[in-house]
Amino acid sequence: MKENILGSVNDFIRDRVRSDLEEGEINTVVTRFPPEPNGYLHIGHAKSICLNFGIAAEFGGICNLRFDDTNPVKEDQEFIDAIQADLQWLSVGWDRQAKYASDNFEQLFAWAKRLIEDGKAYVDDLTAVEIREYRGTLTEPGRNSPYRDREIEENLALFNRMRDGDFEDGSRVLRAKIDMAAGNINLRDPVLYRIVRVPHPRTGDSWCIYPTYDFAHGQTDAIEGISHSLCTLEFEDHRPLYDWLIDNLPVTARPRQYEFSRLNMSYTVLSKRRLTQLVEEGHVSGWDDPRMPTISGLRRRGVPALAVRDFISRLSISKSEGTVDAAMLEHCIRDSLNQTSMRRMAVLRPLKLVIENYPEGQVEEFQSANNPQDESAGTRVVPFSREIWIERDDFMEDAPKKFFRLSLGREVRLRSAYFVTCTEVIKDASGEVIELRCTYDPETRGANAPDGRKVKGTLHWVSAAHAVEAEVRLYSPLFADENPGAAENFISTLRSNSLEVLKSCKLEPMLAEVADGEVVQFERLGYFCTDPDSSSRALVFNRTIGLRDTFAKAMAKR
RNA sequence: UGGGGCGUAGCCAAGCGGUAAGGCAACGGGUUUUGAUCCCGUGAUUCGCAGGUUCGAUCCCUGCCGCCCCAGCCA
Repeated sequence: MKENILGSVNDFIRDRVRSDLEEGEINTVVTRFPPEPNGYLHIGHAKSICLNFGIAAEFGGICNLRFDDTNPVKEDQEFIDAIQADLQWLSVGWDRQAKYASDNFEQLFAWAKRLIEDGKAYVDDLTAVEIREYRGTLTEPGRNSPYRDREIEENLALFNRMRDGDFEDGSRVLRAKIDMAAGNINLRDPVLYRIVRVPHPRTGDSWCIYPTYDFAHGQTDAIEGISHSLCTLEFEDHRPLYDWLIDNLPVTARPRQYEFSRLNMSYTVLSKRRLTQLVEEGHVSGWDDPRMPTISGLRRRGVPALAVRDFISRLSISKSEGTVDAAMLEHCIRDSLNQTSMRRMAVLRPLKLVIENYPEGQVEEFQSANNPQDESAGTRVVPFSREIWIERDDFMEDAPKKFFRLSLGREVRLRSAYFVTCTEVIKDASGEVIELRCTYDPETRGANAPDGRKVKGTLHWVSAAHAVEAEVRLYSPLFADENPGAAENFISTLRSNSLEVLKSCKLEPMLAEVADGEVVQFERLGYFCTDPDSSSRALVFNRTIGLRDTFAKAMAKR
């Protein structure tokens, strides 16, 4: 793990920040994380969050959380609340009050009028369709709107009446007067204000006109004294407009925009549009479904915030677009959990094992390490008795030599308990194995043979008489495609079995009392945490991630 | 055919004219009361391609090729 838990140590943006500081271009670093509250945060946002908060922390500056709430038709208080909860959970040092673009609606309105007064903006009566037609195409220049040369006084009067609600939604817009022939389409008289009669989560009904992103963003940056306005590559084309507005308005700060590539990850989608579709069409249980790449989904699944930050820190900021292997995130999750998780035993697909030479009714208590990685974690007591549950996968008839687990006549270690040898396999009428009979070697108490003989396999187990039952939910990737976003219809690449629910799993007694938010390791299986659906009467565990399984991988290769 | 970007191992990348870091993945081997963890080892005569400048180029220049973004009153 790198020293810097918020982001990479070096990249072209930090280089720039450093030189701006050294050359006196700026005195203080001020960044911002500017989500639009129209969805939940996902792992891609974490990249931007760690970048912005990380840079502020590294250079002794500050970073604002600012909601880009300029389009009430898509935005909602639910998202504002969720975003703040996620940001808090991520623990990136956000400790200030959230800011809102809407805090500045009055100032923005005044600046729009200033543009009109300077002859740099005008009210256009063209319809949306006409505006598009007049805009031209990628290869042909646009044409000036017939309303482009209105008198300043008329523009001012019209714009005031727009605000006063004298006109229908969509009937008029305010546009910047730049250049309809510009190669950059963003400069072909971009719309600055539109009429939308939709109540705003913050300002309610006080406005019926709202500034566009282009008009609000840079100016809000200036108001907040942002020194480095960091955004993703698709805004590169907007930078000339960002600069034009800053240059043509009496702002007191000179923010600069820098663009970096957004995060893409294999086997998932990271666009708000697609994630929203998954939620709205019910393909997942909600934004916090543990299969979702959302921050709330990862959290519910048991992924530590530290693992998310570590993942981002290994990414590195650049301008080339690529897709990060999901295995990178998985590695960070395992790495983080391996160091901190308590070890426990749980049997997911139980098979009864009866130890014939073990006294009926006898119970022994074994001490088992809580975490072999960390001796200070201590030990816990695990009850053992004549009848235990083992994993069905840990028994195989006609097992090949490479199979180190149980088979008729073979001896294995029961973790922390004894060596047992399988003496009989009991099947039902259909031939399915329903029970194993074994003998144990009393000399191997503590799971070590005094004669020094070795066994290749160590099995986890749960005493049948002491087992706690639980439901366990296993998650695997939502998509079958490595790049579902590239599919014609990404919904069609959804896997049908990304959630597997196992009932009646057998857990060691300690697992009845796992704290909310704690992630434990079920030995040999993976990391698990309780789901919010869980209660003391009906335990429900989520598998955060499985342990690496080179044996399964080798088997799959055959 | 307009404008803006990007091209270094399977993936993410460092490199800023002096002779190719690191991480993930993969593959070997060792340790192991988790087939986990941990440890050790294995990769680019080459940086999209072709020219040019230079004693010397992944880094500079030119020309190609490939990929991404832009024609919302979304952000």
